[in-house]
Amino acid sequence: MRILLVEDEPNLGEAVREHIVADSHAVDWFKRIDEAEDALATTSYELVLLDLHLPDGRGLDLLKRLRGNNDTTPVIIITARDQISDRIEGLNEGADDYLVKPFNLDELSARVQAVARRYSGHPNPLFKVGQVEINQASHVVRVGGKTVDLTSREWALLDQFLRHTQAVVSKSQLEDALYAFGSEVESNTVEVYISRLRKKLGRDIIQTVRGIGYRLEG
Amino acid sequence: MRILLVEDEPNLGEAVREHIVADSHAVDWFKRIDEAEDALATTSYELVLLDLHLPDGRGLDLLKRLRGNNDTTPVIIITARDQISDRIEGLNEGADDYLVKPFNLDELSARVQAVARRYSGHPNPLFKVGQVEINQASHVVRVGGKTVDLTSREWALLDQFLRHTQAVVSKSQLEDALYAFGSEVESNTVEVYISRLRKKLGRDIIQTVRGIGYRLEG
DNA sequence: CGGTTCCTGACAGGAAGCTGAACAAAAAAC
DNA sequence: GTTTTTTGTTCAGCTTCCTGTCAGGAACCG
Repeated sequence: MRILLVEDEPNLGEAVREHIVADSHAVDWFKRIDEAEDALATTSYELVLLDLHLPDGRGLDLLKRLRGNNDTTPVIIITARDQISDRIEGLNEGADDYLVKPFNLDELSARVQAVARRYSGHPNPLFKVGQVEINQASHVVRVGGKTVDLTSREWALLDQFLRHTQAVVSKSQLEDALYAFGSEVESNTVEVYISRLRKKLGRDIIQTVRGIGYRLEG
Repeated sequence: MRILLVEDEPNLGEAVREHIVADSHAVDWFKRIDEAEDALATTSYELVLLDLHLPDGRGLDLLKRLRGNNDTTPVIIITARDQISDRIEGLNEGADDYLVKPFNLDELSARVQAVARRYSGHPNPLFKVGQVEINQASHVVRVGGKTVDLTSREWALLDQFLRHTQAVVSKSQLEDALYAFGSEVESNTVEVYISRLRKKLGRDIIQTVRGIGYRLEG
């Protein structure tokens, strides 16, 4: 999921961001309402985590404007314990849930996951090449609908390709992806893993560029 | 909504009843567990407000029996401030939310409304994999129709999987589910619990992804 | 054709994972 | 308060299969 986090406290924001990223979600974090609204205007989010007390205005106003635009993106409100009236108003304005500070990060995960489930129908950003579907965040690869397991090294290689779609990736770049910096390898390991990936994903997914490297078909 | 209120303090009960009625909900108010269970057996409620401290037993037992019967009716727990362990146990038993006495009546309204919203249109979040049925809300797992008991750790692991359906869950994520954040564990506990879950749920439900983690079949 | 680059099956060795059993700790029953 | 039962953790030996290497052959290019 792509999640918009609006929170001005650095420590809390960072903790939340890390925890959500660990759950394989993408997080954009802003500390001001105007920044958040810019982001909302240009990007499509599947969930908004909204602190109500922000330096440049009330989070509730953002929520109101959002709903006023007929935008039904799920919103979870974050409030301090003493802002009960805000919380109630938030729910009335169309928030989906709320969390009271200080909250347990697992609690947050659970709520986020609940929202994700409720609105799932549009799962994670999916990378598609022909028959092959790659979900980078959740480590799932499907070929013709069937899930394919990759070993960690195979993942490391494929991941490197996903970071450079459309570009030719050199052999040494791929080597760096396979091995921690410095560890010497004296063999054609990269070629071997390319071969193994091709066997699992299909012959045409990875193209050889002689003398330079490889490229993901797309 | 039709709401069952189980609360033995006359003043509080009356206040809650009036407030909820004012929100256009129907309330049945009982002061004893046995009365409440009679009511539950004969009437269908959409929400239960449950005080944990009652003259004829623990409210938690009512909750347990309810969930044991595979009843997923939302339950909001009402506790005194010092009964924290009860609250945690309540959430573990499948309660949906809790209120700490003394609470603001508007707060109560908000929670009631949130629960109503959350469960409208999504009656029983049932997860099914082959022979295995998992009811995340009520913590009930059935294999081939037979209810299977999981220990708390086993459930914690399984729950972590349910939060990441379709995704590969890393060992460290699972470790975080088993142990409070930070406490380092130097052993194969995760593997042991995976082993035990497989024994209870069937061999094929959890798949190993070597070097990366595990995945729920589905 | 000759030289170079790349592909891929096979294989040994070892790392990662599995699980029965033993022990410790906690909870429940008495 | 003591015993019994359940639950949680550790360990060791076993199994699985990942991984780096090599070698023979295929593809490419001048």
